[in-house]
Amino acid sequence: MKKQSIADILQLKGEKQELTAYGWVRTSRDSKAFGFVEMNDGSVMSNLQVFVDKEVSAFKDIMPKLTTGTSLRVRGVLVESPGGKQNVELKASEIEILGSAPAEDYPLQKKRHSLEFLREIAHLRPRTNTFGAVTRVRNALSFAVHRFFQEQGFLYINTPIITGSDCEGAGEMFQVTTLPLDNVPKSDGKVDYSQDFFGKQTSLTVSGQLNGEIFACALGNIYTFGPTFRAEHSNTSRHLAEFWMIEPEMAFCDINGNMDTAEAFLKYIINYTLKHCAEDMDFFNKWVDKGRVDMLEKIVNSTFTRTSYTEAISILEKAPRDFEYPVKWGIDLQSEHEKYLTEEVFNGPVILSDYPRDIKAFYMKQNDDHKTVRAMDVLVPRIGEIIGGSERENDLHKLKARIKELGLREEDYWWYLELRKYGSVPHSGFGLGFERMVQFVTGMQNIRDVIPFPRAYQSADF
RNA sequence: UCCCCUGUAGCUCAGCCGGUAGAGCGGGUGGCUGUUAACCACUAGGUCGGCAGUUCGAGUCUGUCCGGGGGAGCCA
Repeated sequence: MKKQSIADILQLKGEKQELTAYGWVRTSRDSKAFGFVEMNDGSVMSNLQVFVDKEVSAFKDIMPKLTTGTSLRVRGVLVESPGGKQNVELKASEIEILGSAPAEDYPLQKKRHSLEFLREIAHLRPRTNTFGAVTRVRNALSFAVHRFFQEQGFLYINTPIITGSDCEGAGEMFQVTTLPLDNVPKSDGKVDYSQDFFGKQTSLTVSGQLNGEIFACALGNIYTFGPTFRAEHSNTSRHLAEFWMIEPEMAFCDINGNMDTAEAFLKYIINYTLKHCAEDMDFFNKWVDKGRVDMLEKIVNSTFTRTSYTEAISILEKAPRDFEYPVKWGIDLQSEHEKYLTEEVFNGPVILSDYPRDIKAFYMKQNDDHKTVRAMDVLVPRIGEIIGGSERENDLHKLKARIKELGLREEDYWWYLELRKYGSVPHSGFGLGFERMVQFVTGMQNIRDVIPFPRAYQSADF
């Protein structure tokens, strides 16, 4: 017989069927002649209430041992529950303790803990309601990402984690080396990377985009979904040194198609999660951020506002309030500006496009005005920028000129340039930080609480 | 990297003008015949983050180091 999860069991009506449940004690209450144990196995937010009365053999001995955290196998009959808070309960006939959890020092109590405290016990925090819900929502979002792209005919490709190109330019990189750090081989005073594992200097990837373009320019529509590493000394609730990023890349697609995909994509994965994680989402709505579900539903049913960077600047200049960073055309938008636009002006997601070329990456397609590039950012309330993307420069000469202008070395980009030399096509793509998406959906304030094992500056425990 | 806040019992926190510590929860013990943030009674827990200084006397004031949080920058 297949082992039934608590999710399965709670679906059953109380038809007096005999079954066996497995899980960990969340809380127990007892009196002289009976006790209640609530157990959870992570399959759903809800606990299964187990009723233990004195008929159960060794009731007196076992009841005090059923402390929070104890793992159990309970055999019994599933019956309708007389109590008001659950439909069914398991009337135990046999309880086996699989692993005890001494109450004197088990860190998780049947009370709310601060997220900061839970971060210190990351090996136990998955056993809490909050992290169970985060984990299930993260899983649903992850599956929805694949499902959206698969339904749209995108191919999932794996771009390298170790990269030999130092031309990604999206942030500080972690170096990968097997050279002995206490005695680095040198030649002419410089590190001799020819003796390193790959025979050259290598790092962990900061983006799969450039590699993704290779496959888009052969197979049409592709996406990546993999780990990304940035060695920035960022210390915020929105940054990690190791995070997961989704990067679709589409051939024969301009910036408008790019925006269409980004908008449809966000709506799809939000909608999927609302539908498949209703109980978890209720939990976030109630305990983490009231109104979050309404806001998400509104987004699913809305049309994202689209406007240009130039227009956004003009709105900000007219704003009836002062910003810490003064607004003028040409500046990069600050968090405060993005939040003002999305939270106060448009009250929902907004897609800005056509940014000044000087504040954007070299590979973005240059507009005819010679001032702007076809970049687009999707801004959402609370988070700010959640998606950044662009139509890529597909004109070989313009791209070369831009590389030169920025003082980059053409030879570093030889293969990237050849995509434009041979059969170049208009193409576009964007990047979505997966953890920021999980934050946005759950309302969790700190990014370190939406990834199982956060890696950040000066922090890599567990 | 910069700015601000913070560190007191296992957890969450209070502690006023400087006079060597308190609550709730959790734990332990006992009680309770349908509980569900269970309830009632009793009880045990503390080099007040570390180091130095001011002072007759420091949880409280000063310096410094370490940890945590928030914001900024960088970005996803």
